Amino acid sequence: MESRSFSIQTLQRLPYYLDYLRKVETENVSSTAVASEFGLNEVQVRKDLASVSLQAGQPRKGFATLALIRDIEDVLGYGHVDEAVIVGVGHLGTALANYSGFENYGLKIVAGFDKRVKHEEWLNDMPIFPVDRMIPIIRRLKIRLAIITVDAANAQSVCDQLVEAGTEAIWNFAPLKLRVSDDIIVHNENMACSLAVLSNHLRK
Amino acid sequence: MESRSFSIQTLQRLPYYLDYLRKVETENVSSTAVASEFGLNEVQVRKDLASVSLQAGQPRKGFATLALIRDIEDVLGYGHVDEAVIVGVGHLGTALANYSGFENYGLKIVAGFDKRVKHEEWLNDMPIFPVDRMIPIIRRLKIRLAIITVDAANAQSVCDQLVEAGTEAIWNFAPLKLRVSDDIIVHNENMACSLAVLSNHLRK
DNA sequence: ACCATATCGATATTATGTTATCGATATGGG
DNA sequence: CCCATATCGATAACATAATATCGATATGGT
Repeated sequence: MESRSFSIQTLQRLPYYLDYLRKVETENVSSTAVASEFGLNEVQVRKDLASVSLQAGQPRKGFATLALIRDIEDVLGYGHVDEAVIVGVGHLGTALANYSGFENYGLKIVAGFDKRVKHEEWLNDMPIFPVDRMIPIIRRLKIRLAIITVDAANAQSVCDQLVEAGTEAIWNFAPLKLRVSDDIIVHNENMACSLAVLSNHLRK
Repeated sequence: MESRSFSIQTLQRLPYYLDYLRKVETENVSSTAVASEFGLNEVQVRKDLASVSLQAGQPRKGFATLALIRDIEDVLGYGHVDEAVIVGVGHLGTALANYSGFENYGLKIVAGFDKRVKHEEWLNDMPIFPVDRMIPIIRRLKIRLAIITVDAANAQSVCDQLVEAGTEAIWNFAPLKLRVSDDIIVHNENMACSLAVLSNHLRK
């Protein structure tokens, strides 16, 4: 398998492009059009599209819309659905579990774990288990992606258990920086970080 | 007022530093210590700290912990509380509204708006108003920061109304890129973008 | 009192990401 | 049939951020 690689920034722009491409109804799409839709630089978009597209763009026409959609979906892994679990089924965990949009992104949340749960419960059609059953269940389901929505005090310990159970990627909503070995990828969705930028802006 | 400016990356690291500094009990803290706590580069941390600190660090000792805490809080605007509103009180909006942690970050959510609400309702001690009362209420309260948790279809229209009402910063959880004039700052907390990085990683 | 060293600030280097430029090419209009 | 032009790919210039290096300095240990 030829392993192309993409910058984080590019990867983060792809979902926007995909969204637009799915709406557009023309056979071809130009970098110019995409760029102006999102207020981005034309060259940047062209580089992004060229880097994911298997077939070259054509002068004066642009890229073939359908092929491009397929290529982006492929890079993002949509279509091949990943199964994930949520640890910490409080307000935020519930909100995420209920968020139906994830299936559009190739993500299916198949189970939840919560320390307050003593016996298996159900949230809509998703089972919630006690935390102490986490490791065996994740192992059995071969879960590779986990979402952490527990509080800061418990997040690191949960994270360690997830890694022990074989999880490869972690999406962390707890307000702290998780420490993991280099082969595990962690994405921190720390609200304090986002707020820092906005808050500092208002201070001026 | 001397208007120092900080890179977004630095601003996003500051909350982590702050968290650590508050826990530490020594009179001084070195960049080295902070860096090793978070697995960051020592020089990077030193540059960050030097850029926010009003007084210089001392060789062999580091920075004065308390002064540093104060300086970071100042840059982040904690202490001076900002009032914010939430538009879209669904699962996610409720989760955010209930999240008590924001007060630690100088953010107080004072009202919500939702299109399904016809007459004023209460969520704990926060009032929820119909969307059509949004503009006058935001004007009256002089709200500068708004959180958008409506669906993608309505987000741009909500955003336009917020700007019209005088909002200066927007924290957007809807999965699309909002178009605003340059003087408004938007932070997109697009789940699809975060997921893109993780998902691509698992594909390899 | 002096030396070893932790830490600092400053500067230089490297890496990454964005924007500008330019020649090539294919399409549509005169 | 040819020219004007939209778009491409490639390369170059620029911007920003991360890391490495180095001399200066103050502290603690001998």
